[in-house]
Amino acid sequence: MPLRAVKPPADTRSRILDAAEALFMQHGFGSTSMRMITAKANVNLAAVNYHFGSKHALIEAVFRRRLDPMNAERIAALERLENEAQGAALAPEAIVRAFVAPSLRLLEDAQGGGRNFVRLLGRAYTEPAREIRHLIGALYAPAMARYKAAFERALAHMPREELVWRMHFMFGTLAYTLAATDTVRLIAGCKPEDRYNAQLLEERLAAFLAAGLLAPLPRSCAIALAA
Amino acid sequence: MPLRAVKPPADTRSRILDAAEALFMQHGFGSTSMRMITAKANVNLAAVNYHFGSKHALIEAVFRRRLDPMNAERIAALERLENEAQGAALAPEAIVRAFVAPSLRLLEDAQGGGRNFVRLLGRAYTEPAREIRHLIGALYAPAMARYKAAFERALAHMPREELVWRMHFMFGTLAYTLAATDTVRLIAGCKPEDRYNAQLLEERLAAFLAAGLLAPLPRSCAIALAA
DNA sequence: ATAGCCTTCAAACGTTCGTTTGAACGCGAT
DNA sequence: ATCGCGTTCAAACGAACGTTTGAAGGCTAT
Repeated sequence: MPLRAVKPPADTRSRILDAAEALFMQHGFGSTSMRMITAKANVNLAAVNYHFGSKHALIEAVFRRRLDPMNAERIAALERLENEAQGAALAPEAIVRAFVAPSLRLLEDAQGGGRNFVRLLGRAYTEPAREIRHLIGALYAPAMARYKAAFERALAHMPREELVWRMHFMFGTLAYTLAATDTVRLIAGCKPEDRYNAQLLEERLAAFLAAGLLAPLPRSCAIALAA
Repeated sequence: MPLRAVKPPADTRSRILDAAEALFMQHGFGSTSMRMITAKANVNLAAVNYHFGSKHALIEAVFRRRLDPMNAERIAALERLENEAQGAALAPEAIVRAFVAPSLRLLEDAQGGGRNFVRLLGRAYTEPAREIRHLIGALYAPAMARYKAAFERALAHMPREELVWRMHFMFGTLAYTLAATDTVRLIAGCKPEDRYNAQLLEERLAAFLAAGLLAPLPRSCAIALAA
């Protein structure tokens, strides 16, 4: 038996973050206690308050650790697209792919906890606790502004209000897909080995969302425009 | 001062259900205490356990009260469509409308608590607690089976697996739209008076979802078919 | 060695949780 | 009138909650 394990024990902070991430995903924020977290992380009960200050601050840290890099990736992917296009309009589907890909890639990382996080994130969009929703909103804001501008340019003909709704629908589809990937069984029939296949999922999501974004304007909207 | 108020006080059971519905929506299940519920309902603390047995049974009752009628409406609407069509294939958009309309109608009922419920429902799809997800799944099962069959007939050319995913996306969009109607402000720009307009929302959702359902098959899916 | 600082620890803090209890109440049937 | 039954009530139960405390370790720099 080696003195050092193959995977050396991470420091207390990281172990707490990993344990919290997994437990928050499994039980939700309110139903996950400090004692559950510290037990799973194999640290003392007081460690959370020592390193993070409070339970709420821990929740915030769990999100920040992964969400900031993820949104940076999103912005970088969008800028890459815009540079390649050299001023030409982007295809809506390409923008969709740039947005969804970073989160889908995390879905494949089951061992490192990425999947836990991304499913947790999907649920956080509809969190009851106001502070958490505001936190998510704030962390998303920079990427959101960039993508909104990109869609406005790519879909220049579309009324702004309609575009806002369609982006809303798009985020909903993504959030739900991330959060509830095991509920697909409700309607049954998905091959288990494909359930977390990011490439396949990106194809499917991009096809669905791009078509939805480009759908003909609904009647009442056309009426409103004529008035 | 009349002896009986204009709106007579409902019986204890209903008062508890109404209060619980509103509080669950506002704070989530885990963070809503029996004392909060009984205080809002103006009943004794022990009343919940007397009338429902436990907190969990109360949660179940909150869902059953509205979900059973709602899904009955959905099935009735679908049968009406099928009778009118007299054996001809249904338009996918018509099926979508039949499914989403009952929940959107509840969204307009702010005073009666329908809006509370439907937003709560949207969140319940991704509930952490396994028992609640299973309950929702069980309550939805009959309607789900009918609509799955209807889509399979309306989209006969589509591979079953692709259809399952697209239905999944569709439920996600609806759930998110119901649960997070105030998050639209993240991307800003929606007229407040239209936010809960069921007719407008149905037009928008139907256009978006029907287009998504009918989207061209993604590449990898076509490849899989060829193999 | 020892002083200083960051970290960990067991124990306890006061509060709130879901649930239970047994007495009191209201009221139609006997 | 009184019995029985469904309901409401104040009070209390033990357990679990997030957080705090003060002492004990473990380390580097002096």
